[in-house]
Parts: sequence; C-alpha cells; structure tokens
Amino acid sequence: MTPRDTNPNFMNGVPELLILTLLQHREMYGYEIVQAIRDRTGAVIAVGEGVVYPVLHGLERDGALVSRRKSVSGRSRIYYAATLAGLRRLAGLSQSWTQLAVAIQGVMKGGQYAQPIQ
Amino acid sequence: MTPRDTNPNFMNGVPELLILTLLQHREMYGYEIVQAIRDRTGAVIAVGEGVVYPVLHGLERDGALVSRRKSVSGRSRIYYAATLAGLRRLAGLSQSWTQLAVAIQGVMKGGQYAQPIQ
DNA sequence: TTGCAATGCCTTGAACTGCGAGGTATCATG
DNA sequence: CATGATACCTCGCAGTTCAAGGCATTGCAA
Repeated sequence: MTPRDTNPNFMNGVPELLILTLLQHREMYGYEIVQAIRDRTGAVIAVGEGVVYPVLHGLERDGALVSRRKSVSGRSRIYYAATLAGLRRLAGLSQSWTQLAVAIQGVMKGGQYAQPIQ
Repeated sequence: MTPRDTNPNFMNGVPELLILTLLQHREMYGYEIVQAIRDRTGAVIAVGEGVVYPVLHGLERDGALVSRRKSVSGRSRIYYAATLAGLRRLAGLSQSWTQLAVAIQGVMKGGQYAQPIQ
C-alpha cells in the first residue's frame, strides 16, 4: 500500500533516511531537524521544511515515529521519536543506500571491470 | 535553459553520471549501456531503455556527446562518444555525487558532528 | 519454415519525490 | 512596535524516472 514500496526508484528516500538517522537516538522536532541536516552536511544537503514536515507526518502515519507535544521555554514543539518499526525501516534504507553508493562507486572507479577495447 | 541546471534537486542525475562515466573512455551504444550498468552494479542499479535513450538524446543535444551510425554484423547501432564538454560535465557530476555521498555518510556515521546534548 | 528470443532503436503517460512559496502564530530584540 | 528568529503547516509545480508499449532485424530452435 505504501507507494514507496511499489516504486523501485533507486534514488529517492534520502530525506527519510537522514531524518530516521537523526531520530535514531534522541527525539527531535521538525525545525530542529531541518537545521541539523544543514549543519551536519556543511550545507551540502539543505532540505527545507516543505520536505521535512510531510516526511515526518508520513512516517508517523506508518508507525515509524511517534510524536508528543512539549513546551520548552514558551515554545510549543512536536517531538518525534523512532519506534521499533522505525528502526527497522532505517536499517533497510541504510542498507539500500550503502548498496547504491557502493555500486556507483564501483562504476566510477571503473577500471577493473572494463573489458579490453575490441 | 537546461532544466537540470535550474533544479537544485540534490538527488538526481545518477543515470547521467553513470552514462557519462561509461562513455568516458570508449564509445558505446544505448542497448549496450543498459546492460553494462546492470552488469557492473550487480543488478543493484537497473535503468531501463526508457531512461537511457532520453538521457543520451539530451546529452547529445547539449553537446556533451556525439553520435555516429555504425553497422556491426548486420546490426545498425548508434555509438555515442563523450566530447570535451561531456567530460567537463562528468567532472562536475562526479564531484557533486561524491560530495553528496560523503555528506550522507557523515550523518550516518554520526557521532563526531553531534553537538553536545542540552 | 515458422515462431520465439534476443538485439537495437524509440516514445508516451503516469507516478513519485522533492521544492519553493506561501500562510499562521509566538517570542525576543532593538 | 517592527523585524527576525522560532515553529508549525499545506499547496501546487517541476523534474526525473519508470513501465509499458511499438517497431524492425537477426539468429536459433522446433
């Protein structure tokens, strides 16, 4: 039922991977996640709120995350934490990504697979 | 004018990267490229002809590739070779991809960038 | 010889993701 | 009191990729 499962598009799902990775150990809220991704990647990856919030909602709908409202110094925030299903999902995404990166790296390094010209 | 340049989508362009990488040293034809990508990635990446041919046409239109018709054992093939512009484009894509992979790797490995909690 | 698989080219429509732009509200600072 | 930062959200577009199909030829097998 989840569209992500029916579509074998090999590239997508990186925002989801990053978000789950960040939520792996401690709970965070949306706005914080946006900045964490920007900061930790040296602004190489800068996913906006228009990406993060829908992903958070989708993951919660799928039971990969749970949320709770919390007020911190007069600010109302929605903290998200990974569930067991979320961690499992992370494991899958993580493996897929590694596999992909290795495959691409392999083609780029190239040489060893190159068949002799003619 | 090239749509690829106006869209800051950080994920895309992998088929293009792979194709230019393969054409870096020797000319190949579309059908061959499809299989080369499948073979060299251990079927981790399996872009179809519906992906490869449009990319080839676009790259040729942009002057990154040149094509020539060739008949080999009764088969008519269109061989593509990278131009200087194509090699420059490959260099850019290659760097972008590496940057992206490193950034994601960094978040996944995690720890070292993590700001102290509190 | 007749059919099927592989080779080789191509296009089309749909799907999905990701993005910018915009909207709301609160708080702190100048 | 106005501006920027915080914090949430949604909408509709755009771009990439994909599956599915169509066409023609070759070669092999039944």
